Amino acid sequence: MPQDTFFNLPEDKRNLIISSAVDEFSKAGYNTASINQICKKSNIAKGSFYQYFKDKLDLYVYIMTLAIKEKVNFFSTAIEESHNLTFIEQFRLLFLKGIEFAKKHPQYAALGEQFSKENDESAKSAVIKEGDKQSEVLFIQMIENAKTKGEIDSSVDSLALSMLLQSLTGAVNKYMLNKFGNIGYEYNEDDVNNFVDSLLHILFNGIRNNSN
Amino acid sequence: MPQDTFFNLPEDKRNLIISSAVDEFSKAGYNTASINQICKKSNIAKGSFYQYFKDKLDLYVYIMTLAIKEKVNFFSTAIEESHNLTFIEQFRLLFLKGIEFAKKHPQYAALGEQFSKENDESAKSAVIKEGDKQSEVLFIQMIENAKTKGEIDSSVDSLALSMLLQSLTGAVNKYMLNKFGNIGYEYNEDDVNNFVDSLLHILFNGIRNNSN
DNA sequence: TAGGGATATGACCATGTGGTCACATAGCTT
DNA sequence: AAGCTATGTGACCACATGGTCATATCCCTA
Repeated sequence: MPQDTFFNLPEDKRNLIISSAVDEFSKAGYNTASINQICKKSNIAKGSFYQYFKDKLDLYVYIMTLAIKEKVNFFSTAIEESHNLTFIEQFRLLFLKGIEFAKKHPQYAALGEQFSKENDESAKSAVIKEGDKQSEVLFIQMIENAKTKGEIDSSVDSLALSMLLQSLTGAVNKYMLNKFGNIGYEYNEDDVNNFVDSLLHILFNGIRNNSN
Repeated sequence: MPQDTFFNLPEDKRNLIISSAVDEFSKAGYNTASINQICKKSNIAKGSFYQYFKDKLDLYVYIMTLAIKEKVNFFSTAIEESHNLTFIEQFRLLFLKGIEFAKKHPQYAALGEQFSKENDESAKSAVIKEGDKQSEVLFIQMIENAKTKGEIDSSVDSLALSMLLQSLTGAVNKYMLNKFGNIGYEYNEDDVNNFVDSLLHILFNGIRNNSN
């Protein structure tokens, strides 16, 4: 957690530091990211930085926490409504929300992408500590739920499907990030919808040709 | 490419250097990996290293080339036979071969995993240069082929499916790597087969419950 | 045994890192 | 205006990095 001095800062300055850090950590990964660069970007002295944050790790965990909060907040409304939906609608919603998030907060999305690549174990575990594995549990629950409702064939292996869904959302996020990245590219809403529907179609109907 | 001096080295020494480098690059990523550490591991002086290799990049590209060769060689026989197989058999073969490779050459598999995370653009592009995108093209060809044979429903979006397959193989590799890692854990053959079959079952039949 | 080309070596260089600390400055209180 | 506390600052530290180079060592030929 940052020191009080950091929170006493005028909002502008605080935000500049935050966005500089987000920028750096979304491009470089924990070890390679540089405190010096963050200081330069946000026009503060090295000494000042260490009056705001205990550590490089302190900063990193704080930044990741902000990103996670933002994402949770973004999804919370969607999750609330989703109880009434069918599995396919639920999953479609998650997909589209994910894409929307990546477009609305490309920096945070890039940060998440970078985190998924992180090699530094101490940085990784410091961030995880709590609130991870959410997506895995979420998927398993959704799947079991849909099975009891009879929406999903009971012969489907829940664990395998959960893993498939996870890897798929990860891949889609990555794909979208590459496409829109940091630039404010205006994507074709229809294209995205069609692509998502193609994936869902495969997932639900399988790829086997049943006509012969 | 390494200098002649490197290839003039006695085989033992050469192999030690190679394995030290593989070890380092499979744990750390291009920027974080350390030449000093590689020298220490392989008991050579820094100066000697730079008599064998022009650069850090020179080493990296050479090591990656070795790994790629090994993998291509490993898959080549499988690919040859696969023309006579159905799509599901082809894909099953690729899956199992991938798992087998990860188990037989965990270091190389880890190297590949690390490469897929690589942030350094120059290192990435130096390695790619040729022979990449193979898997994507391979998948698309397999899919189109299976469509004309009537094995796959023509309403399936080839690009979406290709992406799905790619992310899936990536996820499985990652999963297997985490499970067996560097230790020679003897996995249960049946477990692996069952898991792969579960994934393929989902892929081919879809998850929709057709019984009502 | 003398000489010479190839190879081995580690001190050294410039640069960058995360982190510290003595000091300067600002702003509030008496 | 004096004093005091909270904040700002950049030179500095020890360390690690990729890369160089003068020198020492080896081994083969004459």
